Amino acid sequence: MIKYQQIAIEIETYIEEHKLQQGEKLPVLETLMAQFKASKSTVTKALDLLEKKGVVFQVRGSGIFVRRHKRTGYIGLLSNQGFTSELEDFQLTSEVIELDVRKPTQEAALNLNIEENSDVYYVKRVRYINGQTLCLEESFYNKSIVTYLNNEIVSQSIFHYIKEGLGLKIGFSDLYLHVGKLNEEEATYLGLKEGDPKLFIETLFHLANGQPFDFSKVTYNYEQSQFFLQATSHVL
Amino acid sequence: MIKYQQIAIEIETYIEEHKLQQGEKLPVLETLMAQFKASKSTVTKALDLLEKKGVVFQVRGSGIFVRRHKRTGYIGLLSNQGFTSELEDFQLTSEVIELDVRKPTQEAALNLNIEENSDVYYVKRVRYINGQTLCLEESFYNKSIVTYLNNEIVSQSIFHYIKEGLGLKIGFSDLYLHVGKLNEEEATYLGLKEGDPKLFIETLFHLANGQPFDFSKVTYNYEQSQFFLQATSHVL
DNA sequence: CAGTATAATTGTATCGATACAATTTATCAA
DNA sequence: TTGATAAATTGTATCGATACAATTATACTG
Repeated sequence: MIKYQQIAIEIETYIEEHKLQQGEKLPVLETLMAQFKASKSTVTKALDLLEKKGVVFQVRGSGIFVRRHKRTGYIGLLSNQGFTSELEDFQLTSEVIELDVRKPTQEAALNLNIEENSDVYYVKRVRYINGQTLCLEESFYNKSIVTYLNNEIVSQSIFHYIKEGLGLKIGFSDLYLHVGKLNEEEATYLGLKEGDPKLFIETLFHLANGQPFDFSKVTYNYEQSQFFLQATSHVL
Repeated sequence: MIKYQQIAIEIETYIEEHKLQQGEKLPVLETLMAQFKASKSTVTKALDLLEKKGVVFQVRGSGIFVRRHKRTGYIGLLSNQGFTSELEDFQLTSEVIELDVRKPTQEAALNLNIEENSDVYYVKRVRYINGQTLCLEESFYNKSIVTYLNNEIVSQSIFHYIKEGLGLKIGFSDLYLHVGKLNEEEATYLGLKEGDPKLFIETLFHLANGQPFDFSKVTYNYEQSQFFLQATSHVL
């Protein structure tokens, strides 16, 4: 493990264990440098990482403080690692509706930046949280990257498999959110009524090298749709 | 202006002017160092900033590449600077419904971390985009921080005034998203029907020193609610 | 005691140097 | 031509040093 990541993890653990609340102060830089036997640059890098994650904020001349959002039961929108890792505290299960290799739709091909005659894994599943329907998901995986999927993998955590099983590094993703009304099919799968509200999110996931590998379209059950999100001003 | 921010701006401008597309390669670090007469650390810092903003991504051993999302007409969710700066390309106007100094609701007091008998500015307005209703907004500003507001400011950009007029530095914010159905009042203001879908976002804005100064509750017109969002994996 | 000037604290910006890891390109053998 | 191996390219991690800016604490003054 890289040093500054290790430091970040230890600081985060420290915050957890000491149950520090929003605004509480961490030891000053000098102390952290000594404690972790690292240079100022390295500790700063760890802190910048934690700041990006929304765990701390730094105030020049004052100190390093814990950043906490107050509410529980909200799903973080920015995890980018799939929901399974995000929702460890919840009971998350999946029912696989479809799983096959096929040709992509024009839309999927365009997003994945592949030819329409190349192969994709198509996955359709309903996901449940604490026994309630959470969402209906349709995903297209570029088969030349995600070379193999089966029912077992798909009914558990696809992203865990992609990272650990295939050894791929996930980079960034673009999310597009819409609000609308459920059509009949969606309503049926989610156990709601046609015309009920829906949150619809299309996501294009990329590897660390910039290749898009997964285009997914997810329709959320509005009753379970509580998301949170931490923003930071980038100045410019 | 600080050097690495200046470099970031210039790189971004370069990308704009040359209309670089997703995946196109920028000059290598060495070149940028020479071009901007800056050390490797400084250029790297500028690039990290742009990466955080979702403008580029870096691949070790390979290069620095432009990151672009494809779709237009979507509102960025993470700007954190208010919508006015975000939506420069659109015609954005506001109709002020209410503006006064009052005592906060229990909820607002809790979020702003103030006593219930202290003063807040209360602002209620409907915002229009290209002549259509975009959202209904209710905001509570901690009056001991945002010391003055008037109708003119509120009908334009409150955040611009806070930054430029009051000289305050905006730090981070927490967003909580819900999907639901419009009640009668909301429907009326937005020109929609009761029971129609809504996206409801509560945001708690903080200064750079961590003080919360604005708690706002916004109900979006689902017909205009197209948001996008760029995520990056923080590894840990 | 209030207000202000000064000093100490504490994070931020910048430089530059060294070593390293991932990727890409070049080389060469089969 | 293919495929492995070596070399070159290019970003990342880490150290450490200097100067600086914002905040907070202290001392001083009236």
